[in-house]
Amino acid sequence: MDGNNNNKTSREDDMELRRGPWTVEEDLALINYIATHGEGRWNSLARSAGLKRTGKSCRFRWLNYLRPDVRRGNITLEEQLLIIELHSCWGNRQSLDLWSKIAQYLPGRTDNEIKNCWRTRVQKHAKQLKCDVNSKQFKDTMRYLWMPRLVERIQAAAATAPTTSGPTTTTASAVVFSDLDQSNNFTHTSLNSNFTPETSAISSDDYYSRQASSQDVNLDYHVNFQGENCGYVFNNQGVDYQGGADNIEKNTQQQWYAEDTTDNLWNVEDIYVLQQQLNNSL
DNA sequence: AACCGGGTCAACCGCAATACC
DNA sequence: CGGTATTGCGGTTGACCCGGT
Repeated sequence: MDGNNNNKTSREDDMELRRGPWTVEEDLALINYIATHGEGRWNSLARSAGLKRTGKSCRFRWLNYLRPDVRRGNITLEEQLLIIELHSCWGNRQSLDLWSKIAQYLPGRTDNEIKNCWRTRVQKHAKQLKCDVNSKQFKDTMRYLWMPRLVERIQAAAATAPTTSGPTTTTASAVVFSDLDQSNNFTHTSLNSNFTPETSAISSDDYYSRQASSQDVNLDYHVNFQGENCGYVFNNQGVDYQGGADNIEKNTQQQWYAEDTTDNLWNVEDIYVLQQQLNNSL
């Protein structure tokens, strides 16, 4: 994978740089160096830590994987809903920092993770529906069909979830309360998180236990978008959806949330009906 | 058991903005 | 003020995994 690197900068010429997946040793070296010296100045940090990596690579590895407050594990339905909502608000404008901006509202999630989620899951549905992900039709489909369904799934999951859900190793509590002005800008936002970052040097044992934890996270969101026809209040007890779209047929599907996946929001019949609707509207 | 195709996600790349000298 | 280094972003790639055949 590494080796013939013809694009090396002059700064990188004196050292054979590693590429590809990080090893445990590299991770530990980076973690321990940052614990001692702090982050920033990534190129010099990489050299000082003895890592044969670019500064960019070190920065990416730290911010997206090793940072103590990075959450691992599947994107939850609540998070998916929030991503879709925020993307529907911001995705149509020339926002240079769309993903990082959305990431600010999902504590512990990185822009890269959210971007991946969007591309793999949301764009997949656009493909299924044979419409452009930026089209009004698809956006309407998301808003009036997908999001209410997500809300129902969250409700269903909350209703069937056991009262005690196993050990919780990480606790996140976020409150997002936002109003949209006429330019779709958030006019009021508050966000907090009670992650407790670790900054001390760690051993390899700590390293592995850290990788194994951080799955079971409780989120508590309050999202209220005024001026548009949607609003949510959801937490780990359940969800209230206050959608304004009267044409949503919320009660016609009994099966779509029965599967314990986050993706299969509609079946073959759904897709056929949606395609018909989209074609008729063109 | 082997192969294949699709999905996922960590990692890299190019570029623009910003900081620094 | 201009050149260089650094940072941070979105887009893209490719390795890996998993289910189906």
